[in-house]
Amino acid sequence: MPEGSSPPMGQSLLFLTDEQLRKGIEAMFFAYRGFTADPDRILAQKSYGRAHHRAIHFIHRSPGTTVNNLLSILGVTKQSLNRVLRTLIEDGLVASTVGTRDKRERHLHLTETGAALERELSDAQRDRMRAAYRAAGPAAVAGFRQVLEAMMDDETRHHYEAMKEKTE
Amino acid sequence: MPEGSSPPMGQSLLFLTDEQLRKGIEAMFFAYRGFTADPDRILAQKSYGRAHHRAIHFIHRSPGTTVNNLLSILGVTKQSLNRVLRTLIEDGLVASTVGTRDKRERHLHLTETGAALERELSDAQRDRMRAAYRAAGPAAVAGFRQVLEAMMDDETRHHYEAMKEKTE
DNA sequence: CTTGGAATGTCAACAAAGCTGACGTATTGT
DNA sequence: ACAATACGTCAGCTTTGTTGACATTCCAAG
Repeated sequence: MPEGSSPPMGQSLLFLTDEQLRKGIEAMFFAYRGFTADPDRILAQKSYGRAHHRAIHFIHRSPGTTVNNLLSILGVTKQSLNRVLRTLIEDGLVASTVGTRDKRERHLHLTETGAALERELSDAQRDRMRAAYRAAGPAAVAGFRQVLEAMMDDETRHHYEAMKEKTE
Repeated sequence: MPEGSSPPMGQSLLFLTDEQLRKGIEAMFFAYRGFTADPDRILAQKSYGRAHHRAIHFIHRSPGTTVNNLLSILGVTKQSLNRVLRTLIEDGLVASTVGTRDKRERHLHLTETGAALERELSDAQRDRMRAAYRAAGPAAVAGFRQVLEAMMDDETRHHYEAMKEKTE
């Protein structure tokens, strides 16, 4: 493993060793499993998948969002999103209404049923997140968020920042 | 971060509000995309996928590991892993040798070619992780790891801890 | 020693969810 | 009038997960 910074590194750079970075990578991998585990269990019972969860989550966050906007947030193709969206609309979890200003657009909202599922899913996911936050403490949480934000692609971070500001 | 000066709840619990938890959830979602983006690009060129990356990573970490052991680390079915493993073996990236003590087992090692790909992938992933770590600083990194560890399932954390101790 | 069950790994077939490409329709804006 | 945009859909392919069936190997009870 050829690594540039070998000899006289300051103590403060210890966290940049390949070993430390590898641990971070593995932590990210294993933690993401836990992160999705609880919603996945709920979704499996209702024969939905993670893709449905993501759509529901962001429609809840941005009620009235258009298909195109959702597309760029989720980073998938419209064909892929459409399949998921179609089943959610058929099952009555999502309402799609023609735009008033621009009739080409479809505005997406959660129905009562959709909102109920959203709550069930995010409650489960928040419970785990809350437990992790509580165990780690406020300082750790601040660091957690900082590192995650620094890890995003620039374009992705743009979406994240936009969502972030929406409710504060 | 212009937040948190208003609510009437104890300052120390501010990080446990639903709003904060939701931000953490979205940060996790968006950051994971960045986390896998660079390896994904490399893998796509060679017509491999994320599953191949994971197998290669953990075979590199635990040379001589058995299929069963790899299975429990990755958390997939043996049939799913087998498909990935078969192409890696056919392509000469992984060597599978029959166990000496127990001939039912197969011991897995990376070949030279396999090790080369592993280096390419983990270099790319480490580069991004390093940039994120550097931007966030050592204290944030410690918090990042703490929260991730607290987020894991118990069984998963067991695997993580085992890997962690392996090289320190 | 034999034999039946458990463990390990392989093959086959199917499902979820991503992708590309092509095309149709309605609407907008130049 | 016409090009561009937003959306939906069909067809087909890939990756990666799943279950079910099966071969091989080991071990322990009879």
